[in-house]
Amino acid sequence: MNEVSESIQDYSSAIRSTVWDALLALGGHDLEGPSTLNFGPTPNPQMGDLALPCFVFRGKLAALDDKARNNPAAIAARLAAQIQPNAWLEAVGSAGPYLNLTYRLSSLAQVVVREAIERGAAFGGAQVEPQHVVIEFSAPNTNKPQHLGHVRNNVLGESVSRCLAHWGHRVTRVNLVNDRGIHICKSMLAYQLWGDGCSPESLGQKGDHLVGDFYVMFEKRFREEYDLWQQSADGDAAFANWSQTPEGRKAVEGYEKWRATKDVEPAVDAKKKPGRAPQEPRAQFVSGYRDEYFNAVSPLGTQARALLVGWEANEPSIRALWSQLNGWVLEGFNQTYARLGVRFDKVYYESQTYTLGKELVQQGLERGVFYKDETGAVFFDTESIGLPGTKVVQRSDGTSVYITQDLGTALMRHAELGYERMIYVVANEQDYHFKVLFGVLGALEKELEGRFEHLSYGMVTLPRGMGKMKSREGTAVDADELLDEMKQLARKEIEAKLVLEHYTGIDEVEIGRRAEAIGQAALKYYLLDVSPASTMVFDPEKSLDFAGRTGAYCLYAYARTRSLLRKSGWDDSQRDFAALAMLRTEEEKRVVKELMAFHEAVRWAGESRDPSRIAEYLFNLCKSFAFIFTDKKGHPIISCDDPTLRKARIQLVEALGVVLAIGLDLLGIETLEEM
RNA sequence: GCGCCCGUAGCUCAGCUGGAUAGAGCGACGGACUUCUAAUCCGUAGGUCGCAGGUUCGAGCCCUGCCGGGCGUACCA
Repeated sequence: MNEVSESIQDYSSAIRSTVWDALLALGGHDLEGPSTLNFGPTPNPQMGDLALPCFVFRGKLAALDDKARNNPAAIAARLAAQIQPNAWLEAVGSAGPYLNLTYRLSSLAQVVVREAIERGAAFGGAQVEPQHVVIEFSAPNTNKPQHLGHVRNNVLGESVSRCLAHWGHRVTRVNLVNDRGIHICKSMLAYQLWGDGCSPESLGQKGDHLVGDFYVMFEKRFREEYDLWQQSADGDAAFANWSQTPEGRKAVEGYEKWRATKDVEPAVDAKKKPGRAPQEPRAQFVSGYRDEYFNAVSPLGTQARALLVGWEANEPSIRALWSQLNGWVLEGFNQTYARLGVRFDKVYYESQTYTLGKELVQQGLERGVFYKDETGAVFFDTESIGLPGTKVVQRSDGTSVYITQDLGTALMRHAELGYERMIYVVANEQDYHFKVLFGVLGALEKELEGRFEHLSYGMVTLPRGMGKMKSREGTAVDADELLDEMKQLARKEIEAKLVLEHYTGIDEVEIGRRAEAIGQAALKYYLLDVSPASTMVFDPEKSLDFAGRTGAYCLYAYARTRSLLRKSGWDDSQRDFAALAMLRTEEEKRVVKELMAFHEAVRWAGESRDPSRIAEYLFNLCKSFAFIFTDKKGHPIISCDDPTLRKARIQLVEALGVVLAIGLDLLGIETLEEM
């Protein structure tokens, strides 16, 4: 057989143009071009490998007679008759309105396996014109350790970075550490009041956890203080006051109205639900007044705010305390990042960037992008970007708000890094913020319009009945503890297998290394297997498994490929791509087709910034192979009698290993040679 | 009130620009280790895709309304 193509790309386009030629031969001159042909998979392998729905060609093929021209089934049949099997197509047929094509495995296997082995780690990559993409993720606050939600962010940001880089872009990862503000002052105050000079060393505790404990302590004491105040005469007075405000009046009336009607004639309009019961007015007041109490009344709040003022005024003792606690936290974060394999090219600190954007506001005012009202506050008219209302970009006292520094940071980064795209990996609760931010940036700098992107991901929630994850209340799933637990579970799994012959000679260090890798693989796969936009439920009891569609499953498949290659005594001198023409079973074909699909998986993951495409792909790839490595009778590999077929299968396994290694790396998962 | 997102099997999730009989894992049930690692494989059961209309040759996917849930809607971050 002649060499039909050099690459998977060539192979696919050869098929595409074969079909295109047939369409032209049947008079299809109005059609848009070969690249628009919408091939899809067939429902089952017996029908072929590629299907082309022919509805879209109705009335488009001039060479067909009147009866056939508008009949998709007739069109499919005529197309099938027009296309002859060739070096890359084994069979051409039609079923109803679909044209079905069957790859010739003997040629396809050679092209695909050769490309995977020869390109190695570069396989499936470099598909696009490179752009400089800056991606910001993690962005932690330094008042508490990271929890599961941060882990989703970290793992997602890291994986998207890897996917974009493999796809072909130049990626710069940045972090923006929120190391200043009232939240860190709360931890500082609690440490001052109740810390007794303790340190990570004296307590033998990671610094981020230590500081987080003081944050929780602050919130607890503050809550107690607030509850007491609510029960006091002052609290009653404030409530009475509030009840006279329009807001308070509304709350009281709403509640009274609900009380008056809730027991009366429920049957009259049974279909209409009574609606959710409004909160009792005092409860509404208690939850609504908390911030005002913190700012205006609370002794603890007053002290915390004094720390913030002192910090901004560069008060040496306050700065020293701040540096000390932040240093502890950052040290803790860095350990967690290192453990997760997350890295940044550049780390920004809000303590250094929070003043950015003020001069931008000034410029915007001069250019009429912003306007000032009589109180002195500076506004942006969000109607101009299709959002109702306005957005304050500078307070009436001249201080900046959250969005101000984001504006400044975006432009400063552009000057510094010169990105073509800027992606922010931030949870979807900030969707609105980013809409506004990008709108303002576009209005401010026309040339940057359209370069910004919010990779909005869903929250991680706990199962019904387990409440919400709140670090403030200490109910969050802690990142470090989670990693330890995963490792522990993996270790148990390994220890249960130590009796097997295969494990003789494995030492304690090696067990630990594997347990860590397997635990992390399970966690990362679990988080990345769902698309970023989805809110996901995390059940600590059941979520992290090593069986079925998991990270461990993929690691296991990879370890099997490595084991097969080791035991086969294979080396490069035995290389023989022509042998691949020997592959002929349905299962072998399935593996080859999956290998071929890697390009598309990388493209999808890159284009949509969605690593779940890779996770799904890897599972399908492993599954396509799992039957073969179990089927020792039907698919012997090392023990295959036919030497040429043996070579073919070993090389198929080799190619599989190459792709698995790349794919797992894209998810940030470290592979194991043995499991 | 308004805005955005979501509602698919008991549970957790896929379902690409609308295309053939809606998929996977877990869980349940039944099988497969003298033979390349059983963290595996093979099989069975399980769904009026929230409800009602509409567009289309064709709708889980698009449009409208309704129901249910989440998140926003700060001169907080």
